Amino acid sequence: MPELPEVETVRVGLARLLPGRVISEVSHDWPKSFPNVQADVDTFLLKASVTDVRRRAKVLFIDLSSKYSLVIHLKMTGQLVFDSANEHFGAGHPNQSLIGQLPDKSTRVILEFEDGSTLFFNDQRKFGWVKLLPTVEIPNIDFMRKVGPEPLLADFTWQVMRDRLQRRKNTSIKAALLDQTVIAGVGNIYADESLWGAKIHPATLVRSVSDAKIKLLHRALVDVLALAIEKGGSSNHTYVNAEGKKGSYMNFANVFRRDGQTCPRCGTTIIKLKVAGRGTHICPKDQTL
DNA sequence: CACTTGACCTGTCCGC
DNA sequence: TGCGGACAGGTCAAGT
Repeated sequence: MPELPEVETVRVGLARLLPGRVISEVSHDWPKSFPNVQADVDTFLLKASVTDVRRRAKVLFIDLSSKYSLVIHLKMTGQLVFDSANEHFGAGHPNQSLIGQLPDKSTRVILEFEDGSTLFFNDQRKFGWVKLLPTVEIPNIDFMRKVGPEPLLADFTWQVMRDRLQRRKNTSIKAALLDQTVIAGVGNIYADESLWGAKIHPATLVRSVSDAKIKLLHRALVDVLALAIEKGGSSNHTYVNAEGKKGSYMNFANVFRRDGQTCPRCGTTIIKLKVAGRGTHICPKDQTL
């Protein structure tokens, strides 16, 4: 599911909700969802309090007073939902959130806090994971050493984007955008949306994309990521924020999952194809090879 | 080395 | 309705 805007939305929510809370109990049902824990739970989780919640690309870090951090990847269907206490609204409550309905059959990890609140890690497809690492080790892990620049930071200029993309000059522009070592946080939705914005066919080889087009793509990508954060992310299926609520960016999407509908720019029917092994949505008039 | 293709899982949707 | 296959926001290990 979650790409940069969704993970950032979860981070903002958790950063407001978690700091200061003390972990009192940890449980997990699916070993791969919490692979490297074992005896470390007692030592580095229990009695530890949350000090900070950070994000890099699509990965979240929950820092603890024990000098360890929970490192979390939501992959396709992961959710982190916080339940403040014993406020069990039930399914029909008008807040339309998951709070009060958890845990359910896709709950993989539960963190309970001393004040009675709970953080649920839900993951229908079991691709996501939670790992426990010493906070100081995080900068040294493979992912952090290899991941590309954050596209919403001021130093991510169009020239930086051009130079990063050149690392994959013989592949399609879409595959390059999806490569986390090229640019951090872009996934299938925002790759399609930004390529539509710049009028670039997703299968275009990186080496044949002009500087002028890269400049347009840079603008489109930054704009679409910022808009998606403003809308609380995209909820196609399972994505919800830390309060269990859906994001509304899909109402503003131009092409993603809109095959059969018309291009907002020119009225041509949007089509779906496969590029870089992924479902890909384009306007066939605006985006040509 | 650069690049592409399965595999990891569960659930849903679509055609027969 | 039932059943098979394709597909779903992401990444790896393995293949070419």
